[in-house]
Amino acid sequence: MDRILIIDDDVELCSLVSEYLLPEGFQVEAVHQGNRGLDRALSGEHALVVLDVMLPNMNGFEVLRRIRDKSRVPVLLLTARGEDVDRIVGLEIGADDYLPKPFNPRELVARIRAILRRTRATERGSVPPEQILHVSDIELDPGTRTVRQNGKHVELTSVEFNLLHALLREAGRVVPRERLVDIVLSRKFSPFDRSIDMHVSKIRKKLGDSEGGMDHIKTVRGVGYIFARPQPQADAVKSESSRS
Amino acid sequence: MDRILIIDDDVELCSLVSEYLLPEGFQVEAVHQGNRGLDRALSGEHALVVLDVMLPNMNGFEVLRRIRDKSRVPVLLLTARGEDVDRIVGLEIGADDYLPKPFNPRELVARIRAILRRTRATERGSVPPEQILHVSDIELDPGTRTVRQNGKHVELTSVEFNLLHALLREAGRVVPRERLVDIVLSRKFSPFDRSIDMHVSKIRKKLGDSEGGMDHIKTVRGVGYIFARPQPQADAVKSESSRS
DNA sequence: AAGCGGAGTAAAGATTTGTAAAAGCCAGAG
DNA sequence: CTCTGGCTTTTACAAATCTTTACTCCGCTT
Repeated sequence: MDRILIIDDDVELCSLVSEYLLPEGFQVEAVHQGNRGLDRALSGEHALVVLDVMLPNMNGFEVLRRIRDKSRVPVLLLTARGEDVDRIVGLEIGADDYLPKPFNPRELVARIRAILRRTRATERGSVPPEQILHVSDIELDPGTRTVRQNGKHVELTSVEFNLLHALLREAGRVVPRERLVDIVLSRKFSPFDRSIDMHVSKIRKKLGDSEGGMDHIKTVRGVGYIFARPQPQADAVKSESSRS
Repeated sequence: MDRILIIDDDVELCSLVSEYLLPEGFQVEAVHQGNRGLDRALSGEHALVVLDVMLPNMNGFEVLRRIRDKSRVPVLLLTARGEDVDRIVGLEIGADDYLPKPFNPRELVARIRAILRRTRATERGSVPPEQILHVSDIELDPGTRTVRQNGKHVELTSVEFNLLHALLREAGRVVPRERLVDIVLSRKFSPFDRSIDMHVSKIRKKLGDSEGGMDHIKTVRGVGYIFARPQPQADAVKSESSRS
């Protein structure tokens, strides 16, 4: 049910942990690189992240800090050094718990459960569940990360989904490229970054034209993109007279 | 968490308001000049703007109008005169609420919270504002960035659309070139900039003449352009039944 | 009526966007 | 460790769109 993300360069350790977690009813995704892990952690697809502080690419603390810039997903830190310093630093940047290596996999499972229990409790009240978005003939469900068009499933990649989600959340308004790059790709926009354009192109191809024979996603030259939101369109044309 | 921008020349009042807002968990930025305030308001850094209508430099209404040309950031208007006129004018230009001076700071906080709650709600996917504009035989829908003439789709480019939008929003009033360049092209007007003329030309070609055999968009020599509004008539102008 | 500066617009020139294809990345499978 | 397949990013060039140029024409002033 719950998806767990493991960010650790030790491939074997990842499989080991997976073996313990799978029978416990978790789905597991392993990533062995810091930056890649950051992306995945921000995807919102996971109930919890297990993060090693010693990573080849980007320091684990740095990853955690960046995760916390954007997300409150629970994070359990793993570290080889059993020093309290790490513990304190980690918890201060916003980790939810800490486990020194080497550890007993059972303990990891126990701690994961504990964190989930804890965060579940607080989340229930404060954070409303993300709602399904319906716009035009498109239906996007953040909970299952699926998209349907006229009820028919449309297969999107992770970035495509995030991009469509970002546009849909603001359907009917122009979303600047800069913001799309920030939200979808978690990085700063640089003037020759054509990635978003590329993904828009892909999405357009997958969604095809809307009813009116025009693209769902329109380009606003020099600014960004907009997902066309057809007006609720009550038939009466209330022009300019009645006023309160 | 939320950043609030206060635009008011009364420095003391600004500190007072800050004192009330800070403990409530808002960040506060105060600016005491209209044009400077406009800049800041357009920065996109604030969750809400508190704007005094009586400002030394630029009239508060003017500031609001200019903010609305480019942004939908929530604005709460402050005014010394408790007249309803102000209220109506203010809300019509697009203020989200209004508070007459002198006011109780607690009430200000309450209203700010109310506005934020309201705008948050709509941001979460329900219904966005931005209305379809109907003028003469033209219909412009900002939500889909489409234009129809007598119900028939007219294909416009990005800039053409923005330009028509700007003219339509102020249909019946002359819009100076300078402002068009600012709103539509997001840059300062320089005396030999003929871009707007060019785009007007294109739009005219695409829209053709209106019923009366004259251009929808008229030139006001030495000033700018105006989108001709048929008549401040109360009733619908949908059918072209004889009307002298 | 002639002159002047603003406005219309075709066409050339400059930018921005669409998109196919190549290159890069990375987790998972031999 | 290498190979593989799915994704993402970059590259490259064509197409679309915007700006500037360069007239021509028009309206107002003298």
